[in-house]
Amino acid sequence: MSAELASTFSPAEIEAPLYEKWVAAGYFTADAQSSKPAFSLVLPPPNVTGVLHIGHALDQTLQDCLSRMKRMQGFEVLWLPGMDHAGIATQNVVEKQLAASGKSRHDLGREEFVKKVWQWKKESGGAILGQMKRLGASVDWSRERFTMDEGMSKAVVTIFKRMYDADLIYRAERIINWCPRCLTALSDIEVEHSDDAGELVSIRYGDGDNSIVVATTRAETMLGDTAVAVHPEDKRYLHMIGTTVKVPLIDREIPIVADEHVDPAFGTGAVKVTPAHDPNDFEIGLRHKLASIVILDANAIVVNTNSVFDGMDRFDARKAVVDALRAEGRIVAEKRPYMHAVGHCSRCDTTVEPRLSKQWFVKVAPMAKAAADAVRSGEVKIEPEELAPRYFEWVDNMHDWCISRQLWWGHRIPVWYGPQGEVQVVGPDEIAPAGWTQDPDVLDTWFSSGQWAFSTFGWPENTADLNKFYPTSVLVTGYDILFFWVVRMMMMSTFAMDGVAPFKTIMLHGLVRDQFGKKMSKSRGNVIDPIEFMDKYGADALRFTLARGANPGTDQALAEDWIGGSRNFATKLWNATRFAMMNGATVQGELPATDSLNAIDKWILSRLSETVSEVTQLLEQFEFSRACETMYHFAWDDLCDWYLELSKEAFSKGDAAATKRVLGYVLDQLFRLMHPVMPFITEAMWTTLTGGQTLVTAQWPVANPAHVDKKAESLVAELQEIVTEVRRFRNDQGIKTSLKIPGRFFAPPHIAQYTSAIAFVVRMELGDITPTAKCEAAGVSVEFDLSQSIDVVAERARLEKDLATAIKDQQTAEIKLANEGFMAKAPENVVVEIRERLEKTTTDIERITASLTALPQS
RNA sequence: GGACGAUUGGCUCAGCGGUAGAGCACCACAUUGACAUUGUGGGGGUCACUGGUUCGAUCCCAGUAUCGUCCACCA
Repeated sequence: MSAELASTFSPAEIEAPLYEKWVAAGYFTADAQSSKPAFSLVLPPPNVTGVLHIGHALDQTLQDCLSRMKRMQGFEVLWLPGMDHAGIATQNVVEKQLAASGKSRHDLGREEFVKKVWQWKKESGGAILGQMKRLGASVDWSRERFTMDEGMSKAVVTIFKRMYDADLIYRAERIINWCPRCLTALSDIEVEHSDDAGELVSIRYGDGDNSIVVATTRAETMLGDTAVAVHPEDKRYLHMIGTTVKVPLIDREIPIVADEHVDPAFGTGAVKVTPAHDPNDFEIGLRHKLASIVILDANAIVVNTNSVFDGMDRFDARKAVVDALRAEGRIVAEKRPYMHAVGHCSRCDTTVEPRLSKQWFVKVAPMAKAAADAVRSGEVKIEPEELAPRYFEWVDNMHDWCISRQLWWGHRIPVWYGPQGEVQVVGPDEIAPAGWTQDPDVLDTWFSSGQWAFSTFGWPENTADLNKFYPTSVLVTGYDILFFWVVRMMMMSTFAMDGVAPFKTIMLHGLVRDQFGKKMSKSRGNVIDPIEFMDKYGADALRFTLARGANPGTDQALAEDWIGGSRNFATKLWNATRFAMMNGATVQGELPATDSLNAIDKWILSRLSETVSEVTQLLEQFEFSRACETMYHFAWDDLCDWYLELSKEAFSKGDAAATKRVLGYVLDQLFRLMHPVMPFITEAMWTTLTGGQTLVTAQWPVANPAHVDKKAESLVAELQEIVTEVRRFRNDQGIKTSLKIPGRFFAPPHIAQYTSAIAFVVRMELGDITPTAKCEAAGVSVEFDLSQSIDVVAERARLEKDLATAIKDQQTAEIKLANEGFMAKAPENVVVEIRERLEKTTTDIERITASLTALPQS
């Protein structure tokens, strides 16, 4: 044995050099040597705020686990680096910097602002590159094509033109969600609804018989009212339909119209109509050809009303309008607080203002249908499938998608306008006519992000990568991003790639929460910084903790203690491996034929085989949590607690050639199996144990069904029972762990040959003795010669407790067997099992009773 | 208002039509032969509630309650 492991386990010393080695060798990028079918994974966009968000750490963890396993299985794996997309978060960071010095992007101008954002991005490097920098790796992202200024722009322009030509993109004047702080349009999904305490004010329009009461939460918009609507069959108002009524304060005559939209049961059954400032009212306005009067500007300041309210902020105006109405005695009722859903900007939380404006839209119906069909037909599978209804609910009811943003950081809309108002989309290889001007707006970030699944492969060129890796096998991401990103990718991809969906499987994991299951938030102070914990406990510990907590589709709690536990596990593995190697564990030579092995060796091979097939299957099904549990218990319980313990006697005698080889084999296979979830430590241990070049490209273990040996398993179960019983006896008797006590076994032959191994584990000195105490388990009686008399009281108490348990178990079994219905209908194997249980409990009761009577009187 | 999910030991969560599981926490003992980032032993749950199906329900069905998440243009 040439190399050996350090006596203490130090994650930092192992991880940093390995990280650099792997990156240099390209194990984080492409490995296209194999002719096997492609299995590729795509990465989500890095979180460009510069802080590695824990959600993304989970994405990366699970994707890396899968891709490592697949590569070891011989699949071709392409790891695509994070996309440098036009995220609004990036822009926000720079805007915040400006705000700190009292400026806005408008003070800077478009060109300077974009320059500043670029500068920031280059400095921060984004999350993934930042992480690599920290680890000292120099990275050459040869496959990074998806940048703002290069391939991505070409793809964006190309698809815009194709969609425009296919009548899927249009420009229209509509009510859109407008953020008065960001000064841009927002898509529906960028609006977050929350219940706010507002007010519901009932206002009387008109006078005397010719009056009608309307209720509103937005009194200020009455300045732009152009109608009052009632339900066409509402008897209370039938006589008023077609007449006019006067809007208070501004004295405008407006018609009373009948519209199905109005709910007669709500409020007074009459609703004021402000087509320019409410989406419903806009629709009503269209139906009844009403005028749209804009009374709020981009900053949500009241304008053009020729009233005292001009120049007021919308909220101030609301108050002032209500006060003025109250002064005129027109307020019929006021309800405050009135809880109702209000839209907020997802960037800055400002209350969104519905605004009439000219924007670019995607006609989503055909694309959304294709995206839905791909899942309905089974071409794409959503894991876990409980989340599929959410997907359908969304794609089946999607409104047209507003894609223009009045921002500067992003892909500029490739549309140019001529002097006479002509409109032309300028494709990637075209040039706009002289004198024309480009649309000042940029595209929604998800418009470009939606192209991730094909643009990254060089689309629109027909590249080799595109042919090979489209569609990809699995998309791993959090369910929170299903609508933002996944749906857009499904739509854009099916359109661009002739109806072929971008992935075979969409695997959605949950979000990481704090140890009490609460959402992490800065204000709550429960945010976990993965980098900090990687430094403290090692990347393996963090990764294993995340993988272990990842149940499909459900959130996971994460606490520092959990990570510490994983670190302890890594330490345990390290020490066990060190111990194994000190005792000569080896991978040299043929694995001995199972016939020649003792039952303990047979048993660990059997358990290994079962573990390998179980873990492989679980990982294939994205059951990370259960896969990790299985590995954990095999490694810690089976291997460390039992196999190594039961083999110690053989090692101490120096006669354990077969066991050394078996142990070497088991560790070799276990390291391969665990490599995806604990890559660094397994790599270090595996290369030291085997002398192999690197575990990254080693073969994935294959279960050996011939190793499964149920006889050996039940024998070892008996040995475990005996060991546990003796330990318990020692414990109850207060015998020091370090004290070797003389004793002997009375065991059937199949167990007798292992009594020396047991004796070593439980610290017994085997010999011919005069027994003063005994205990029994698994049909074996163990006698001891204790110099001092035993603690009869403790022993009696324990035996009585065991007796009670056995009697209770016996009764349950008897009741079942006496039940005619059970005997008639229960399956055979269940009946046999209960019979066996009855037998066992019966002998247990006899044995324990005998022991009890044999005890001296206390 | 819709959709989905959850309710299992102190905490976070698995599981399953056939005697309730894990990790952490807790109690006791022990520095022993790789490991105190340890070992050994132990305590602790009428599986939210009410009905139903079944020989048998924590598991399947129905209802109730509480909680969570997402979606939603009711003024």
